[in-house]
Amino acid sequence: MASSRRQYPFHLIEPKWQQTWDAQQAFRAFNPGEEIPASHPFAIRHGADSMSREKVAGRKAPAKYYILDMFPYPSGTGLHVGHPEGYTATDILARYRRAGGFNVLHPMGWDSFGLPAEQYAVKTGQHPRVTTEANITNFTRQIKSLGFSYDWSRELATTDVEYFKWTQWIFLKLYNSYFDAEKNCARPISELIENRKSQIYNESAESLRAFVDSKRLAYVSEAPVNWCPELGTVLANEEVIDGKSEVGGFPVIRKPMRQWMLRITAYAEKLLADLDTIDWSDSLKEMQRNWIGRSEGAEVDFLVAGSGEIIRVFTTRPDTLFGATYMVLSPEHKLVAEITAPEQMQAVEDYKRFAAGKSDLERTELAKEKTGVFTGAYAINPVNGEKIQIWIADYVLASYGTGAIMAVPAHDTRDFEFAKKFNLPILQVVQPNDAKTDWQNFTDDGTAVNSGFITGLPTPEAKTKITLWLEEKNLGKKTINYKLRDWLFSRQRYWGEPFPIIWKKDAAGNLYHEALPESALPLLPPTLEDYKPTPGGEPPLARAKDWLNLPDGSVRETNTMPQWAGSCWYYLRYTDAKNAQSFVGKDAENYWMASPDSRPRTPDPKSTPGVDLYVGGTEHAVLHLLYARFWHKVLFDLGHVSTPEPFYKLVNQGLILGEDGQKMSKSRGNVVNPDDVLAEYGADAFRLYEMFMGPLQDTKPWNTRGVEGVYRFLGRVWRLFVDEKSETAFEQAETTSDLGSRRSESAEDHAFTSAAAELLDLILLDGGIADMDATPAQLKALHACIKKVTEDLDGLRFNTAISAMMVFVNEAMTWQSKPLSVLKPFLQLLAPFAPHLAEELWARLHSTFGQMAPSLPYAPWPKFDPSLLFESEIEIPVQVNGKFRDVIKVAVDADNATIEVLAKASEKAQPFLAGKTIKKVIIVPKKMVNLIVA
RNA sequence: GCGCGCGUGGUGGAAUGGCAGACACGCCAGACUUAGGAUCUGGUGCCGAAAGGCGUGGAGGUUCAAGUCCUCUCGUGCGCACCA
Repeated sequence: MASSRRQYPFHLIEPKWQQTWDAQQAFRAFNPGEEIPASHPFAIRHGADSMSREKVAGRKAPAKYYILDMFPYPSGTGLHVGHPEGYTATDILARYRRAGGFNVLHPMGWDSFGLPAEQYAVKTGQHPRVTTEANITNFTRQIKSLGFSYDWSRELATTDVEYFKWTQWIFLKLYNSYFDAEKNCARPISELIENRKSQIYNESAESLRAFVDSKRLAYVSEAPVNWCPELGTVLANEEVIDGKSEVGGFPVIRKPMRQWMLRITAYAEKLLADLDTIDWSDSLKEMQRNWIGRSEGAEVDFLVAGSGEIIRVFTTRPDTLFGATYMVLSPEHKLVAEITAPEQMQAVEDYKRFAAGKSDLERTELAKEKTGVFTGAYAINPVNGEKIQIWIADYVLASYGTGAIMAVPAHDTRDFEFAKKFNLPILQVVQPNDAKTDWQNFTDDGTAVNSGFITGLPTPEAKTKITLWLEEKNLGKKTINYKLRDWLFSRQRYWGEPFPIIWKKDAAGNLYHEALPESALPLLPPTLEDYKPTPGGEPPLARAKDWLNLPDGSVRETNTMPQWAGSCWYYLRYTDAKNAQSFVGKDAENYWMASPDSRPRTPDPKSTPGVDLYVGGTEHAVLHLLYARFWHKVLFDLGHVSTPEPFYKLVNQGLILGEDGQKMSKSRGNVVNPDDVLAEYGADAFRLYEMFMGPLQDTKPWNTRGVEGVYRFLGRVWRLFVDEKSETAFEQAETTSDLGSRRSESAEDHAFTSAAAELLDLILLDGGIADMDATPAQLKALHACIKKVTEDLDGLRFNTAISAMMVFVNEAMTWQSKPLSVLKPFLQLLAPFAPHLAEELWARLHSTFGQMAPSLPYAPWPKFDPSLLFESEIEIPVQVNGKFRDVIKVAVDADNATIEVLAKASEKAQPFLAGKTIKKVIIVPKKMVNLIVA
């Protein structure tokens, strides 16, 4: 507890205003067609009918501003100081936009499916829902105590039945769609079936099903997956870091399993191209581009000598084809067994076992040393008919390209290392343009040599020419490859959305899947006693036999969806959170996601609005943000949403480190708990400090001393407004009550707040405050502050905006008389940052002067008047030979001749001018003057 | 290895190519005070008594003028990593 005196009674002020905002639903956002209570401050500013359908359709309704935080996973440990950093930034902007006349959508919710609650359930048997709800309650209390202006009427949790019903519904859309390569978009599966039926007459049901199932955006695959024994589930590639699980750091092994996949690769090109239309940081876009990993090249067919087999390779350097001196297949390549010579069979089998036994981690760690064996088979190089050896090696990945390569050791580092180790021939086919550079292991562009018909061509032309040649001879073709893999979408867990899928057997006894109808949604998970996987290794859902087995003999899918599913579309649900008929209403979605406003959009002025600003951590750079974009694009193709991109502008808030400059962690003991900071300094100081620390995007260390600094600033604001003597009286009265020692536990603590209000009434305004004309100096201080704060808010420069307010207050503290007309706009500037204190002083200011206080959050944002900042006389620096020497005062409109005369006469410049000739004078009007002497 | 970002006082950080260090922390001195870990006033990049000199990781360059632009280099953080 604070041992020093409070700077101001934030402990009474903050609960009071939080309760007021709650009571009047001050931050509720209104949808098109929604009736607005006449007493609501939004109605008072914009009119009760301002959101009528007619006005929205006619673009007469207030412009929308959708500002979103990445919703948190409600963990058992509660909020840490990193969470509120982004939340504070978005709250300040939400309040600023509200004051600017926008209809602001600023919601909050919970990404509440997830592993920790399930692991707790496995240990204790407590249903994850119970754990989750308790955690949500705690998070809600913490978030509300910070005074954020969320529209809580739109709160959602991904674990809500009414929410995941629609997550399942979207899954059905994916299941029942395919990607039409010609139209370059997703289409309903029914169209595919129609086409197929018109082309193939009398196809068997089994054959048609197999065809259709192979085209769905959600499909079943039998491929090897990342299995984590410790977590008892498979993981997506993105969730595996260096061969270990991202969560927990447990070993991950490759294991073939039947899994649900989402065909995100179909969208690789769109996901890549549309990055250019959105305003994200370059580094983030780059991460997504890297992840998608587009590379242009060619596929080339090599004939296996003495057999009819063809090995297809992918290369980005077809121009080096003449230098291909051997080939490598991945150990898993399907032709390995067929082509291997009898005498090499044993060695190849041994190597395959060796490679398969390696975990992903070992593969990465052992990457330094190349391994492989000769198959005994030869291929024919299609350009020159050379016979070259075929090897297998695990430096060639089965999962990329065709799983086979042509090796050009002269111009590829990996092939070079391999050839060196195994004494394979190295043939130069590219000449570096710089003659001094060694051609061995030269991988850049140069000029083709020893390359038949492309010899002499620069690399780019050589590529084009040889690719055309290959296409003519039907030996290969231009190809684009992506690193991006399809999204592994199933998990062997309990606490996730069940798949609305059942399994049946056809006449031949083969299993096939079928989707439940939409009317069967939501599909609830069964109640379990035990949340562990079954002894047979089946997912926990398989334990519920009566849920699992249906009367007609079919069986439910026992996998559940990954945590990412719920976060793929929550931003859409917020626009119409209570809709029971649809995942989101058309009008609401269209208004919040697609209605344009006048603010400039930087990458592309015509880019779609989407969420206007999305703030969250970098940890979601490739996972959530790529998945959500993918779902959004599918929904867009199918006509369910209005824009191709979900998030127009995205900002990653920087990490907050502990006071020791290390990442905060329990083990280091450097975790700062917001509850403690709030108890000692209040929410406003906490918010202000989080923003004052430095630029939002930067990583920066926490420093409690710094909190004290902004806390003192708020204390100065308080003392700028209140009468000191009355404050003493207030403090004495407070000591005799019990309110000094306790803090309101919740915004519903009415007894506390009404007693607090009574106490606060003892505080009077400073006698210097009056309804009087402001002096020019006062107006100038105010308008300089308005200008700076407004511009900085537009540029998300919260730290410098706060510093501008400090400058203003430091000056205002010296004023004897304080005009209302200056203090009120200042409070408006302060309000987004420190809303509780601003509200309290705003109310007091108006009541003291017998005025009705307009709602502060909806009071129009002050405009700065440039004429008030006009200076008739300015100081400009005088330089001699570029070095600063003196300052001269000149009229703002002084001509160059006058400036030159004054500069030459300036006192401190004299010693540097004495005895020298002035050769040149450079004058930048209103900026500086530079005297060049010999 | 590749890609991206960042290097400014004791600290967090400010600076459309034009007076480097706004604002804040810390520190020093003073005022008020029974007291100060409250508040207020002044000071505070480094060297120097001063005049002045030197200063934005380092080295070059462009410019009348560079923390800012260019080249190289070192350090650091993040991301990717046998992706053919």
